[in-house]
Amino acid sequence: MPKTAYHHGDLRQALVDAALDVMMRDGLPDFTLARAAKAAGVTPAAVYRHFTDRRDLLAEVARQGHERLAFLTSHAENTADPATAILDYAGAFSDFVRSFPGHFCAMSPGIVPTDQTALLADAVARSDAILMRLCVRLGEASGAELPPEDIARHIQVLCRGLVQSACNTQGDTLRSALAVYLRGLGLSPPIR
Amino acid sequence: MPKTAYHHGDLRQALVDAALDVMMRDGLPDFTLARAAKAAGVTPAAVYRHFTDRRDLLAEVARQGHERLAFLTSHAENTADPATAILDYAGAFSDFVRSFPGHFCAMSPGIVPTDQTALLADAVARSDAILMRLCVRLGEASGAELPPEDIARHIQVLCRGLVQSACNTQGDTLRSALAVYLRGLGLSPPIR
DNA sequence: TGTACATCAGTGAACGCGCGTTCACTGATGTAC
DNA sequence: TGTACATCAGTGAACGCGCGTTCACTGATGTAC
Repeated sequence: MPKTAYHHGDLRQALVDAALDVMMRDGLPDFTLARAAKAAGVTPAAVYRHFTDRRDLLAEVARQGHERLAFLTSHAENTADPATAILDYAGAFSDFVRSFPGHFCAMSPGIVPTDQTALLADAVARSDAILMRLCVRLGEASGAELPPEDIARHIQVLCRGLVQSACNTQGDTLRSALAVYLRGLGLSPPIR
Repeated sequence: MPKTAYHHGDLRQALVDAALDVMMRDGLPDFTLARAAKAAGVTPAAVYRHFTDRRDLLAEVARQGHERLAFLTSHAENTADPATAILDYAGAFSDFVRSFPGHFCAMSPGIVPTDQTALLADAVARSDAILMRLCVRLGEASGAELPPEDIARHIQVLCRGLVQSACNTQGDTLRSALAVYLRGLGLSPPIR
């Protein structure tokens, strides 16, 4: 990784990382292809060697986010008790947002169309499927009053919304909200 | 209201309405002072007769939204049973978003700083206070396991998130989610 | 090991665009006589 | 009722800016001999 390299080595990934930095620092509405390029120490035109588009860059940022989220939350599937598994999912989700706020920004609905890229669509489907499987188990355990799709949407909204708005609060808001919700489904709040 | 009027009559309000139209049609990220002016049939410069700023216009749009939301949800305070009152609140919230999607856009967190204008700050405080009072009652009725601030945030997140994501779904997602949540608080789901 | 060369990653200048904002202006309005 | 005038709401041209994108270029890299 020569410091003064003319050829960068892995500019593609460096641009993704730079985009994440810009989003984290300046916020999503101020994200700009030009700023991302500058943050990577490169001319805006250089971006077009690695991405077709501004949207293509954003799609890759979002894709990596969903990939990471899927990886982090997948461990919750190993938890036997369905309610505990959901709390584990929420914990992993919180960690994800805390650790990768830029990714979280890029994954906000309405930023990149889910089908912008085949790879992105795959990643989204895979990370959505994890929550869905957990919610199917939850539905079975609770007597299936609600379709698992609804439960999944409820939990997704709580995760996105609470994690976002709880930046300035202590981090257990999401856990306690979900505990109430799970009790409402007729599931005993787990250990502790 | 002469059609060919040079002096408009109430251009200030017409600009607010035009801004709402633009937000509804083009989405918030594509909202623009120039487009709002055009939608009002007026030159961009004319906006500055009535607002100091692009942000000032947005603040007024948001203010009127909070005013409307406060008016619509305030009726829920007349409902005796606290749990039913919350469901009434959610119903009014849904109606608000359905009827005034542009207002809902402008009220999204991060668009206009709450303290952009004294009038806006007032309106926000008033509409927040309504939900808070409902949640205090809810907390008392449920044995006050959770501080009402937390309950209020949970419900606010559910309202914002579910109403937003449920545009393409049937409208009762919010109601059923809240029913589960209220049951989790130990409150019997009301009538029906 | 050393030289000649093809590749192609990144440059820098340029483009057209729409933005928010300003300014001197103009002409419809309402008021005073 | 009719005229003269001050007001000020909206015009239209202009500004500087940063954006996304393009293009001919250049020069470091890796390969072939």
